[in-house]
Amino acid sequence: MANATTPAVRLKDIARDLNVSVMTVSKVVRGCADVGAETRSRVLARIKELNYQPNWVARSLAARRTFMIGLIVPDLMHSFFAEIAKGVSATLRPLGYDVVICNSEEDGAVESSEVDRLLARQVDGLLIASAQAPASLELFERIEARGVPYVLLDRRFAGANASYVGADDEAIGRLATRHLIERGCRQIAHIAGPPLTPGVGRLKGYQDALAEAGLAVSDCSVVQATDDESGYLAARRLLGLEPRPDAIFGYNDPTAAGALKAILEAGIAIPQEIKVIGVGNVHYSDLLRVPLSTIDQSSTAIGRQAADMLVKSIGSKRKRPATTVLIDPILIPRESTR
Amino acid sequence: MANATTPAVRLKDIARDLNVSVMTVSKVVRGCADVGAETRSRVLARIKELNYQPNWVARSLAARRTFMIGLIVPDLMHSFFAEIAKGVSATLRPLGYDVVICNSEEDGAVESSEVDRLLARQVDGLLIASAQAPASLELFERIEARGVPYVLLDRRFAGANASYVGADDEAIGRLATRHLIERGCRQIAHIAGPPLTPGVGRLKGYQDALAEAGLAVSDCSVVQATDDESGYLAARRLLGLEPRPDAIFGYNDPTAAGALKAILEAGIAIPQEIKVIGVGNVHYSDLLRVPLSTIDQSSTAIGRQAADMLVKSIGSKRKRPATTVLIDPILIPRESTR
DNA sequence: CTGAAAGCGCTAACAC
DNA sequence: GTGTTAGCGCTTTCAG
Repeated sequence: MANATTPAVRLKDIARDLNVSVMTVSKVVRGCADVGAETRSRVLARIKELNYQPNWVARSLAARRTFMIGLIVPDLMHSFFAEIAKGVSATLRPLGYDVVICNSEEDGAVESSEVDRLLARQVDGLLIASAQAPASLELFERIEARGVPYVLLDRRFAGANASYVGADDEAIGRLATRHLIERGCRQIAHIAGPPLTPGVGRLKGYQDALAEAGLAVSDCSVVQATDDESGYLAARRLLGLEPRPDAIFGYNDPTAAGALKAILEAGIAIPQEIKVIGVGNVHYSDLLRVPLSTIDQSSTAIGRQAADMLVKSIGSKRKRPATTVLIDPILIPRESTR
Repeated sequence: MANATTPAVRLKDIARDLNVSVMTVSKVVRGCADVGAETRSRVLARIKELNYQPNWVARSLAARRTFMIGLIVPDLMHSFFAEIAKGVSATLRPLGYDVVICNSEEDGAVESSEVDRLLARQVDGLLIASAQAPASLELFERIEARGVPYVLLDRRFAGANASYVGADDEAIGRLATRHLIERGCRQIAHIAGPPLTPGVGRLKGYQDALAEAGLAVSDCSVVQATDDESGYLAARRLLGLEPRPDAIFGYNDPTAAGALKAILEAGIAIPQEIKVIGVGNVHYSDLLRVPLSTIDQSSTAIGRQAADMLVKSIGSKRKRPATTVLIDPILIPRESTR
C-alpha cells in the first residue's frame, strides 16, 4: 500500500542501526573531516538507504542559525519586485538559504508585522524594499537592536544604518530626460512617483537635466501617479496644458503605458507629436500599442547584489560598515521616442 | 547608543522576573484559559515591557508544527502565478501561517529538491503547481509517504491522490472558441500550450467547440508555443496557411500578444481580417496595440481556494478524500474580437 | 577519531 | 490555577 505514513528517519535511528553514536552520524551528515573512512561510508550508505533528511527545525534550534532569509517587498505582482525576488533566490539558494518572501501591500504597518514574524522565526537576515514612511526609522532600529543583519532595497532611508542596493534614480531621471531633449523635445512633462526615494530621485534627475539644457522647470508639468490607471489620468491632465507637452517622462512603465493610452485616445500621434518614455523595461513594453522606450534597472542584478551583501554581513561576526550600491541605468529606446 | 544588541527575551527570563514557572508564562503567551487573572496580567505586562516574541523555531520543534506552508510555482515572473501567490498568502497569513514561495523554473528536478528542502523544514503543508512530467508520480508519492498534506494547483496529475484546484481548462477552450465562432470566424487556428493539463484541456475544448459547430478540426491549424516570442513565431507560421485563418486562439495571453504582433507586422487588420483571443487576462492586456480579448481565470481565487483546502486537511487528523475544484472561466471581450 | 554530557527555547502531559 | 517532568532532534563542547 502506498498509503502508509513513514515517521521520518532521525539521526538516532541511523546511529542505533549502525552501533555508533548520534554524534558520529551528525558529523558525517555535516561533512566533518574527523570521521574514519569506513565509518563514514557505512553511515553514508545507511543514510541513502533510509533517505535520511536532517530536520532543519531541530538543527536551527541547536545551531542558532536557520539558513532562512526574509525578503519583504511592497508588491509581488509588480514585475520589478518579482524579478528582484528571482535574483535573490537564485543567489541564496545555492548557498543553502531558503527565502521567505513577504508582501507588505505597500503598507508600513503590515511590513512591520511581517518583520516581527520573520524575526520570531529567527531568520538569519532580512532584505527589505520598505514601505515605511520616509522619516520613520523605528522599524529599522528594532531590527538593529536584535542584531539581525539587513539590507535595504530600492528605497533608501538615510538614517537607517544599513547597506542599500538600488537603481541610481537620479541617473535614471537624467538619462530619460536627456534622451527626450536630444530627440528635440522642449516641453517635457513628468509623471512623478510617490514621495519615496525612487520617485524623488527621478524627479530630481529630470529637473537637473532640464536645468542643464537651459529649459524651464515648470511645476505644473509634474503630476503624480503610481500605476497605469493613475498614469492615464495624469496624462489627460498634462494634455490640457498650454502649451501642450511634446514629451512625457513616466516614473515607471505602467504610468507611461497609461499615458500612451490617454494620448492615443486623444488622437495625438506618438512619437510625432508627443514622445513618451518610462522606467523599468517591463516585459510587455514592446508589445504595447506603441512600443515603449524605457530605462532598464537591472532588477535581477539588484536582487543578486543585495543577497551577496547580506550573506557577507551574516558571515562576518562584527558588524560591517554600511555600503551603498547604485546600479547604473540603461536606456532602451523604442518606437515611442523615435 | 542605539547600537547595543539585546540578546532576545525568553520565556525563562519573564518567569524568573515574576517568580512564576516557565509553563505559566507559556500558557499566557498562548492564551490558555487556565491561568489566574492576576498572574496573567502581570505576565502580560512584563511581556509588553520586554517586547517578548516567542521563538518559533523552538516552538515548532516542541509542538511538532511549524505553521509554515510551502508554495511551489514554475515561474514567479508569470503574473498568473504571482497572483496565485498573492491569494495564497492573503488566505494563510491571517490564519497564522507563513508562506515560503519557491520557484521551480519549470524544471521537475529543481521542484523535487525544493520539495525536499521544504519537507526538511517541516512545513505543515505544500501547494504545488507542478513541473513534473505528466506521468511521473514519484515526487507525490514521496510527499504522501511523509504524510504531509498537499494540494495541486493549475496542473493536474490524475494518479496523484491529492486535491486539485485550477481553472476549468476545457471550459476555457470551449468558451474562447465559441466566442470566435459567434463572431463569425470559420478558420480558427490555435496556438497550443505545452503538453500539460492546461494546454491539453484548452486544446480539447477548442476541438469540441469546433466539432459542435460542424467546423473541420485541422491538425495544421494547431501549433505549439509558450510565451510571447514563441507565440509570435507560431502566428507567423499560421499566417502562411491556405486558406489563412480568420481567428487565432492563443493558449495564454503572452502567446496571443505575440500573435497580435505578428499579424500587425504582416499588415493584416485586427479584428477585421483576423480576430485574436488569449487566456489569463494579464494586467496589460488592454494596453496592447489592440486590446486583447481574453478569458479570466480568477487566479487569486485559485490561490485562495487551494489554501483553504490545504488548511482544512491540515486540521483534520485523518486523511480526507481528494477533492477537485474547477474554477469557472469568464470571457473578457475587447477590441481584438470586436 | 569517537562519544558523553549538556542544552537550544519551547510545549505536551500529567501531577500537585 | 500552577508547576513538574520529559522531551522535540539536533549541535556544541570537550573528554576519552
